[in-house]
Amino acid sequence: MTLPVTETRGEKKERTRRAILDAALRLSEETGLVGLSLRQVAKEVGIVPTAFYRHFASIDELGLALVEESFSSLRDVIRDVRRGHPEVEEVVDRSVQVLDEHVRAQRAHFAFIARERSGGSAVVRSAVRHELALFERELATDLARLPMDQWSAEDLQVLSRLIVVAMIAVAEEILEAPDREGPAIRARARTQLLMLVVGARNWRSRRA
Amino acid sequence: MTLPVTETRGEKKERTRRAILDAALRLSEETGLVGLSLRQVAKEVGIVPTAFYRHFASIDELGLALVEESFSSLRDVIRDVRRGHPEVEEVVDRSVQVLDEHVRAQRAHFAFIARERSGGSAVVRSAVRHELALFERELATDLARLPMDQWSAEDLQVLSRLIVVAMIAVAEEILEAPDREGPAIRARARTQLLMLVVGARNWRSRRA
DNA sequence: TGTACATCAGTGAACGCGCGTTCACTGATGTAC
DNA sequence: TGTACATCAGTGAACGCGCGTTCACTGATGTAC
Repeated sequence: MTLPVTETRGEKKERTRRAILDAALRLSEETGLVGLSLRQVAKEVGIVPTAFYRHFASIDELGLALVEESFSSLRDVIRDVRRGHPEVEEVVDRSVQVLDEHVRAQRAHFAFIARERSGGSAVVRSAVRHELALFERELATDLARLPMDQWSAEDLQVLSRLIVVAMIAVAEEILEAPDREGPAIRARARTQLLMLVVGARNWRSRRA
Repeated sequence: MTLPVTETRGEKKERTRRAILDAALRLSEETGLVGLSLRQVAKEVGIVPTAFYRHFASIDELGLALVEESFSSLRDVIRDVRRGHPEVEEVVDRSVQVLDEHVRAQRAHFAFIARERSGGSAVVRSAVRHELALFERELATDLARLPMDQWSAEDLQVLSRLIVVAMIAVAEEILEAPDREGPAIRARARTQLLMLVVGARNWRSRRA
C-alpha cells in the first residue's frame, strides 16, 4: 500500500473510482454488464454498497465510462498501425500484428466492446454502436489515403464496415482461444484481410 | 379459443410449451436472455411460476430450445437460396433478397442469435457459437460447389467466415432500422457480398 | 502556526421487492378392466 | 358402456436471498482567518 500521508482526498477518490472501473471490467467478463450488481462491484472493491454512489449514479453510468475507455483502446490500434506508416504491401501484416498485441494487452476492453455491442442495457448498447459507427468512419477516411481514390464514399464505408466486423470477429477468437492457437488465428485473420484487399483492388475495374 | 373438448392432454401441454417459447423470445428481445426471469415468462404466458418446471428445468434449458429453433430459421436461408439454384451471376442478389425476407419474417430468431452469441449465459452462448461454427462449415461446402474448386479447404472456411459475420451484421441492421431504410441496407449488403465475391474470384491468381 | 468550520468519501441500518425453488394440493384427462 | 384408479399440468402458500435505494452518521481532509 502507498503511504496515505502523501495522498490528497482527490487522489484517494480517483483511486477508488479506478478500482470500481477495474472491478466492473473484471466481473462483467463473466456475466456481462447486465449481470453485474452494484453490490458485487462494491464488495470486490472493498467499499460499502452505498459508497458506490459517490462515484457513479448507476451501473449504466459506469458502463458509459467503460465504453469511452474501451474505445480509446480500440482507437489505439488504428493509431499504432498508422504510426508505423506501412507501405500498402505490408499494411495487412502490420494491422494483424498490432491488433493481436492490443487485444492481448487490453483483453477486457475488447471483450467489453464485443459483448456490450449486443448486450443487455439499452443505453450502453446504443453508446457502443454509436462509437462503432464513428470508428468505421474514421477507418474509411484512413482507407481513402491508400491508392483507391476513385472510390465513392459509400463504397469506402462498406469496405470499412467489412473490415470492422471481420476484425471484431478476429478479436473475439483471440479472446476466447488459448494462446497456442494464436498463430493459426493470426494466419486466418491475415487471409481475411488479404481477401478484402484483393476484392478492393479489383473493385473499380469490375464496376466500370 | 379452440374448443377444449377436442384437445388431448398432450396437445394442451404442447400449446403451453409453445406459449412459453414465444413469450421468452418476445420478452428477451428487450433484456436479453439473462435479463429474463422465470416469473416474467410465467406471467406473460398466464401460468403460475411453478408450472414452468413442467416444461423446462431452467431458463438455460429454455434457451437451448430457442437456439435450435433459431438456427432452424437460419438454415432456411441457405436452403431457400439453394432452392432457387441461381446462376453465379445472380447468387448475390438472390442471397440478399432471401436473407432480408427471412430476417423480417423471423425477426425474433435472428435477433436471438445475434444477441446471445455474446450474451450472458455461458451455456447458451457456447451453444450458439457451436451452431454458428457448424453453419459456417455448411456454407463452406456450398461455396465449394461454385466454380472455385481450386481453393483450399482453409480458404473456403475463411471466406465462409467473412460472409457469415458480414451477413450477421446486415441482419442486425435490418432488425434495428425502420422499414423505410430497407432498400439502402439491401444495397449496402449487396455491395458487401459483391466485394467478397470479387475478392474470391481474384484470389487464386493472386496467390499463384 | 493555530483554531474553527466546511466538505465529503465512506459507513451501517433499514426498507420493500422480485427472484428461484420447495412442497403439498387439485381436478381434469387417460387407462385398465 | 361404466367404474375405479393413475397420471400429471397447473395451483398457491411459503421460504430465504440478493438487489437498489433511503437516510442519518462519522471522521479525516481541506480551507478561511
